Amino acid sequence: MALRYALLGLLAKNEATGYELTQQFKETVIHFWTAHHTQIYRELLKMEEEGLTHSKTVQQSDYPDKKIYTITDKGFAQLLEWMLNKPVNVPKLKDDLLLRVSMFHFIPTERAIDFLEKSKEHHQMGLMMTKKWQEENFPKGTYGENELGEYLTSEFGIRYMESWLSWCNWAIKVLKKKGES
Amino acid sequence: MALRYALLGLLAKNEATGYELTQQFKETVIHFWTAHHTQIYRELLKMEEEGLTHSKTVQQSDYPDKKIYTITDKGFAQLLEWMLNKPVNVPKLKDDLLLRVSMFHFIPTERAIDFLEKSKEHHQMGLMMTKKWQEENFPKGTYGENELGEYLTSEFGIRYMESWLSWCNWAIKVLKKKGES
DNA sequence: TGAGTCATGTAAGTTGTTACATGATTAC
DNA sequence: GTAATCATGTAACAACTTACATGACTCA
Repeated sequence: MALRYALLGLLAKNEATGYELTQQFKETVIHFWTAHHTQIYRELLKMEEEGLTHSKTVQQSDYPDKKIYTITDKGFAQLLEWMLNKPVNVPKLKDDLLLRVSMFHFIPTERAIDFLEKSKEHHQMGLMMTKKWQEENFPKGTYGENELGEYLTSEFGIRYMESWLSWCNWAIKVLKKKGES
Repeated sequence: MALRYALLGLLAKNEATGYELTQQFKETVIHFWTAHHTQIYRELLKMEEEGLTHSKTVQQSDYPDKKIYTITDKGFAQLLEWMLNKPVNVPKLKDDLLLRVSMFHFIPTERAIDFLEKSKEHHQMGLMMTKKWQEENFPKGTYGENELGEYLTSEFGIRYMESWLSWCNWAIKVLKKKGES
C-alpha cells in the first residue's frame, strides 16, 4: 500500500505521467523507497479504477502518446487519512553489500577491501549528486511551501551517504590492521 | 536469492534450527536484511531439496521436536561462488517514516515533530541495544576469527542509528523554526 | 552502429506478508 | 487468566523483479 501513498504524495504536488513519476523516484524518492516502472504503471491503473486519480491522454506528434495523471479529492483525502492515522511500519533494508560484509571472514582481506573501495566510490558519487541537487533546489536552505518534505529527506540522503563513507573508511582501517598481523 | 546466502552464511558459522536463524535475523542481520520466519522456513526446505543444507530432527521431551540444519560442502561452495563472483545488487530501502516525512508539508508542524520524536525514541533504543550487544560480543574491539563480519556490520548499525538521531534533531530544529514564523 | 531518451505496458516468475494452526510450559 | 516462549509449518494473497515488446528520434 505504501507505494500508492508515495505516488499520491508526488501527484499532490504536480500532475505527472508514469514516466515522470519513475524519474522522480530515481531522483528524490530513492532516499527512502524504491520501485520499478512496471510497478508504478500498475499501481496507477489500480488507483484510477478506485477513483483516487484521474488521467487524460495527450497526443504528441514526435513522441508516443502520454497519460497525465492528477490526484482527485478522494485520493488526497485518503492520503491524509493514511499520513495521520495509520501506524508507521518498521523500515525495511536489503543491502547486498552489507550482506557480503557480514561474511568477510570467508574471503581474502584484499578482496574484502576491494568491495569497500567500490562501495566508497558509489556512495561518493551519490553524495555529490544529492548535494548538487540540494543546492540547486534549496539554495542556502530555502524551500518552497510544498517542498519541506523533499528538503528534509534530501538532507537525510546526504547524511546517510556521509555516514556510509565514514563507516567504509573505518572498516578498511580494521581490515588493513588485520592484514598486517 | 540473497536470503538464501544470508542463511548459508549463518549456517557456515554454526548449525542452527529455523527458529534460531529467525532469532539471529532479529539480533544481527537486522542491520542489513529483514525476513519473516515463514520465509526462512520455506527457504530452508528449498535449500535442502537442492542439497545445500542437511537436517536432522531432534526429539525433545518438554518442547516440540526441532530440526537442526547444517551446511553441506556444496552449500559452502555456492556461498563462496556468490560472494566472489556475483555482482553486488543496489541496496533497497523501504522506510515508512521517511515516506511520511516527504509529505510533512501536508500536515500540521506539531504533528510532524511528533512523528520525529517517536522515531528518535525508536532509534535511541536500537542504538543502546546494539551498543550493549557489541560490548558484550566484542569487548574493546576484539573479535574471533569468524566474527569479523558481525563486528563490522554491528558498527554499521551503530553509526546508522547515530546518524538517524542527529538527522532527527536537525529536522526538528527546521520544523520549530518554521513553526515560529 | 550502437546506446540512450521518450513512453507505455504485459506476462511470468520470485519474494514477502498476513492469518492461521498446534500445544505444553513458564512468568506476571 | 493472559501473554510470552519454544518450534514448526501451510495457505492465500500482495508486492516486487525480470524479460520482453513497440518505434521514432538523437547523439557520439
